[in-house]
Amino acid sequence: MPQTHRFDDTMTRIAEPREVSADIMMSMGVRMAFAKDEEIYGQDEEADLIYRVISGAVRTTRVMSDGRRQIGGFYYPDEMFGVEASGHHRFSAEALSDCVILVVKASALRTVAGEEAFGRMTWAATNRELDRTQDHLLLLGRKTAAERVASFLMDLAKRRATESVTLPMGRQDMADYLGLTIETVSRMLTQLQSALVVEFTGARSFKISNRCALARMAE
Amino acid sequence: MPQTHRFDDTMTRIAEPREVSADIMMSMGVRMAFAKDEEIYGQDEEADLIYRVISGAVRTTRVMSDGRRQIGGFYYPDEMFGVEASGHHRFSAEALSDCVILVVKASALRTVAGEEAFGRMTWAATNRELDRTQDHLLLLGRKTAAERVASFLMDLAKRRATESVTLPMGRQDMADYLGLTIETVSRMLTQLQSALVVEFTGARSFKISNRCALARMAE
DNA sequence: GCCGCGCCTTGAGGTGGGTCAATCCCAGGA
DNA sequence: TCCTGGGATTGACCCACCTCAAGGCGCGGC
Repeated sequence: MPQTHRFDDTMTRIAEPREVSADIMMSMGVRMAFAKDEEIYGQDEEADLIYRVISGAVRTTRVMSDGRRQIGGFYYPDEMFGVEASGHHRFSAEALSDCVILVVKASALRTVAGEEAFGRMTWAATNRELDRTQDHLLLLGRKTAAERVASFLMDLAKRRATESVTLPMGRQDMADYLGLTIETVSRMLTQLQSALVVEFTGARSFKISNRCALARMAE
Repeated sequence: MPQTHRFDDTMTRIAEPREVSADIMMSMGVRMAFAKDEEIYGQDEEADLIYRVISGAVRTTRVMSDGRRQIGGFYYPDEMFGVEASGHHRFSAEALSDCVILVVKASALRTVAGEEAFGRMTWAATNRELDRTQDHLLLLGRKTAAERVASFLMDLAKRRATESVTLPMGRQDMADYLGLTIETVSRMLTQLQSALVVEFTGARSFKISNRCALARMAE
């Protein structure tokens, strides 16, 4: 697990009307490369940086003293993460795969982009976060293992327009997101396959064979 | 379950430096009384009002099509709820007991209090919300029944300064918050009592006999 | 004081998902 | 091409929590 960051060259992109703040972020940010499983920030660390996935993917996790782990969410290209009003990170963030992350100092961004634009941006990010977390809550509190796995695949498929979907994470990460064990996740996946709802082409990529059935199983 | 709201007289309170926006809210808001179990707003309803508990308590819930229910949170006096950036409520809110709620039109408050103060207030509320929800996530995803119940009692006790704590909700509401059944909650409570960690004086009020032990069990 | 109704507790038994352990599979390296 | 190792699957068994079913008990009404 290498601890070296490569600082990429900063970008060259033209600001568009709607995306001013995102582009200001791009122009102010530093691109950092992280290796798979490398920590981007730690739990309880001070949070004066905000992050945006350029390539690869990220997970946020919280770990209990005895090692039980809960994944809070996964972040894909163009998504922001690490925005905390409380000033400290409530989860840690790690690279799901080798990835490049845009890192910006929040206070600097606030100054340059202006209070208004900065507020809109962090508000949107926080809100999306809350929305997801609340869905996640229902999943963990009240759904069965089969429903959790079906919901997960459905969500993933929704993000990508392609027919074939690649899982950017391993079974352990799925399990820790879904509040299950790796074995149960695996069993539910084979179960979904035997029901002809999804079809796996290798452990990390699948197609939905019967979208309605999957949606029904996700509740 | 009566459907009548009594509109209380609006208040008379003097603005203090730190609490300007809260007081503006008080002065602009209407006090409404809700009976136990009465709905304050419904899931997916449009959200242009914001709410603040004056007396009593509130729960937010999301219900699945087959009736399984997840409680998102409980709100006590002086706490805001129902603040949604997305413009619609993701949970419904119901009175946990007979209660009085201050209701304010968000757009009006924004105008009167000013963008800045309004932003600060909703930001703080949303953030508190996210914070709680994330703790809740770990609880539902990775804690055992005993840990969940211990965490719950601990959290309740933290809010109140008194030695004896009153549970403002019944067992079913606890269960639906903790992702358990009513029977399991009950069993865990008796277990905590036999372990001399807490002592119940009636079903709805308890004292912590051994705070360290309770904290340890809550993880 | 007594009654009755909800809520809560308790018990007995079932089961979904966890645990432990043995393969299996496949991607990457020689 | 074969070898290797780590992730994924599968099986057997177990247990934490759920389900179903009786009571118990406290509180409000009369």
